[in-house]
Amino acid sequence: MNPEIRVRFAPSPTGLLHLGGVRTALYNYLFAKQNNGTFILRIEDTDQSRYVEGSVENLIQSLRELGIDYDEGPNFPQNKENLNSETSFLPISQTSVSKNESYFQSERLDLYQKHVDELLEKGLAYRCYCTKEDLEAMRNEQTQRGETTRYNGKCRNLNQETDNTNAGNEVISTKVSVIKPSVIRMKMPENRIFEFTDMVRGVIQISSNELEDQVILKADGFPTYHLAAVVDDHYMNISHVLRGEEWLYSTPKHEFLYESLGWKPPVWVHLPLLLNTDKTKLSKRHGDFSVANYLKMGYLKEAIINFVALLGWHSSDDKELYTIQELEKEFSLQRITKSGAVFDITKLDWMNGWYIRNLPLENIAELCKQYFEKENIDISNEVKYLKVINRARDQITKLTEIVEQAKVFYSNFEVSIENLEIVQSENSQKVLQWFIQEIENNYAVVANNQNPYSEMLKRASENLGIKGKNLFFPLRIALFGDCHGPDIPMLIDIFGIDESLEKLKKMIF
RNA sequence: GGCCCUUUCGUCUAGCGGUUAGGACUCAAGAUUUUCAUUCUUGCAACAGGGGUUCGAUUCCCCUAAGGGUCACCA
Repeated sequence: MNPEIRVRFAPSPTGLLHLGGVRTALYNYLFAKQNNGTFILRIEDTDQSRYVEGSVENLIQSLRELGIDYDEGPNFPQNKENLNSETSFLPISQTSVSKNESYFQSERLDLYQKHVDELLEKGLAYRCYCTKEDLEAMRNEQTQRGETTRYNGKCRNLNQETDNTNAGNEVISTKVSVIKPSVIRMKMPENRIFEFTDMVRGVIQISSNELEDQVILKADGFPTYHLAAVVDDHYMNISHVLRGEEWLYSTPKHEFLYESLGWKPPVWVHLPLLLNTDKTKLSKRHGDFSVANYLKMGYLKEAIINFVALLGWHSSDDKELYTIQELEKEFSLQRITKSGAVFDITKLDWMNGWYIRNLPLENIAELCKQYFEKENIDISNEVKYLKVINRARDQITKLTEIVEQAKVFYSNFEVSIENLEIVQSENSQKVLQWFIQEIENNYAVVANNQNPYSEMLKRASENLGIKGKNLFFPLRIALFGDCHGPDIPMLIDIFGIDESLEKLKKMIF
């Protein structure tokens, strides 16, 4: 392990893991892997009101299903009955510097409080007693005056009596025990230009005058993202922060926090945003982009990983098809793109189809089994099943389409009136009769021969003087139900002799 | 609106002063498969605009425009 490289994916449990999150997680994972570093999963559950039941499970499950394994983080509980208790997610790591500490921010409150106290003592943070109503009124005024809405610093120079035993709340009168709610804000310096380097975008300068005195500890005693992320990244020895570009503008706040606490900031890597087709930030409002949903729709993890990796990163050559192992080798921070990438599903579809066609047949066959079981289709004949899948995989872009393509091989099909007319024609009947006889007369030979059917078709053509579609359509309709489909030898091969004979005979009138 | 970021085919992108501006997806045409699908070949299609710098700008600088992000006791 390279202790110099430690990265994290730190989602908040407010919903299902979506493609944007996967991209962030994947880049972190790839960067860690290629440097022999450590990839950490941390759950940023500091907003109780936005917590969504089951989202932690979904996050972990989705990462696992995609093969994005983390080295440290909450362990997925074996006992499903304990799922409602967060504490059942025990840390997965035994080697972590933060060993035995939780990877849930909600369980690290003491740590945040400690550093809030430190900032308070240093005079770099202060209590703010403004109510939500106060703040709203203030913002309304600012908006009316055409100004940027920003905290006006009303409580900044209040006499800061401190009683740190009570989270964000100060006991203002011990006599009457009245607690006036407060939050803690960081005291941003005035007229200072913050300058930091982002690996993707280079040197960024932002004036402190553009930034407000950010709340770092809420009235409920929970930290805000800004404080929690900085504290955790420090204690977890995070070396590189790879996160979405939406965080770029608040990075100076984080830099200031690092400085105030006397810590060294990580290397910043802000990833370009994933965009909807209308170029807005990818969000659930525009459809369900969750991993769970894509998996359910029949997309392969290989395709999802490959596709998402290419949204914001590209190697110097023209290669586009990558296994996750190849990505581990070739990925580089230097080649991350600057501009946001529109998520275009047509390319994902193509890529998914490619993987369906090119992954080992056994893998695809295994993945497809569930769809047949759902339809109660008997696929116990393994040899036939593999042949069917091999044929049907060429036709589909998503696994869910497999049954639709394959069921003709397992159930009786209906023949349209037009097709029936074709089969009933005199020539067609001749063709079918000839084949039935030919196969029956040479049953043993046919059964033992690898693929006698192409040759048989030639002879049929010669003997009957029928060729082209007049020869092939009746056979294909009888075997497959339609003029268009697999070639005849393949069809007979898939069904086997007996079943093929049966189907041919059915069409004799 | 302030600030920050971004800008090459419809989409994802290569390009890091001199290229017929390349690839992939999509679309179209053709070939193969006597059909369908696959596969292969070919084609359509882009440097946001305007100024500089330079012998020479897609590439460097400035301005404009457009798009996005951000401006919460959300992350």
